[in-house]
Amino acid sequence: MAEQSRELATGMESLAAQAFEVAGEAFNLGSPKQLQEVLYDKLGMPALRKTQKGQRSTAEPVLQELASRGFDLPRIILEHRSLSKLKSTYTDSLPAEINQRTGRIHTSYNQAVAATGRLSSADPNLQNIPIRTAEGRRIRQAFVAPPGRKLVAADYSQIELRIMAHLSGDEGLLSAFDGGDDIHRATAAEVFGCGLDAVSDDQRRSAKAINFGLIYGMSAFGLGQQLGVSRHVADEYIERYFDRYPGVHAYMETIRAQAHDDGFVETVFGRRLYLPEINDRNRMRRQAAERTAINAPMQGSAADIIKRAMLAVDAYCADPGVDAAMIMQVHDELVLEVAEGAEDTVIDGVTGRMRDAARLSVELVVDVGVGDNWDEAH
DNA sequence: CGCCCGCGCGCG
DNA sequence: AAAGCGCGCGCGGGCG
Repeated sequence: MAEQSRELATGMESLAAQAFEVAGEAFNLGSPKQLQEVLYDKLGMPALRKTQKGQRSTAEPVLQELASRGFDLPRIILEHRSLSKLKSTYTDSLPAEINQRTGRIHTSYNQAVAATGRLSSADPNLQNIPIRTAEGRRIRQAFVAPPGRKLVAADYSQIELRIMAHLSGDEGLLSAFDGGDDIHRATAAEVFGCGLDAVSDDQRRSAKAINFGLIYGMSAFGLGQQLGVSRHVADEYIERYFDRYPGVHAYMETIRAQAHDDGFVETVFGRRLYLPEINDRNRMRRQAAERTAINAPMQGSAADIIKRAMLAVDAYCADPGVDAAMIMQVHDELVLEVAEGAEDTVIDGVTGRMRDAARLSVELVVDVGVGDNWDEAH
């Protein structure tokens, strides 16, 4: 970690020097205020978005857009940000969290924080360890199994979409999961009207954004932004989607109506999330509550299911014949430390219990990996 | 100096 | 006017 911190620092210095060249002056790249002055006052770039408090935003999507318009500095700032995020949040901080007695990092899981029923992890948060970039994965590689043991990571595949299929009963979605299809590819084939084999990478990417967007209650505007297409085109995607999966459309309408009538929504197991602002006079608050109403049954049911799985897996690990321990939970993933040689048996035991944690009208599928470190186990 | 807020961004 | 759900944390900046 120390070596990585130094590498990140070197990268940040080089980017600061580049910023100096472009801007004609040195400034603190981490200071939004100074960055605003350089970008919008000194270099005269258009302020594309304001923050909640009326400041000219320097958030990632804004800088992305400026970079795509040919400005150099935003790209440098974005690179600097990602390095600085990794350094301050992870490589500088995590070593200080090592417990002197155990030689390990121990997190705390909060059971009564997240409104949807998820666990949250704090002091330190081990549910946001990087994975999406190569640089970030190097941090994940620092989470290692002790000698003679392996890490096993088991995660639910597309659990929220499967719950949507279950809750909506939509024929098309159910049969896509039954057939074991790549769900984003299947969605792309439906929305773009082609065969599964004819789906392009770009179409699959769009379909993935549509699938996630639906879970979050996203609008055509938001989808368009994300995909870099017009609102009109995004609208057509959504229309096609609901045309192909009418059960999903009906479910969205039903859950909205229920939320307005009852003031709460429920998970598959009947756990409630109350929505006090669902009938608010303020439209923005009302719409935010509607998005929560759409998302909460899926996110919340997934949380219920993995908690049930954790009880079963914990009981399994308590068996004296099983040399394994459940050490982390990351929303749809369980991480175990397992004795070398016992991997195959434990993987069977754990994935079986995760699969059986709930009986939905679609199968629950669990992907699993083994390795000497957390990155390898994926 | 400690505390709090807004912003920005890491993860699912 | 706003426009995607749920978290936790580091930083800059302002305050008492």
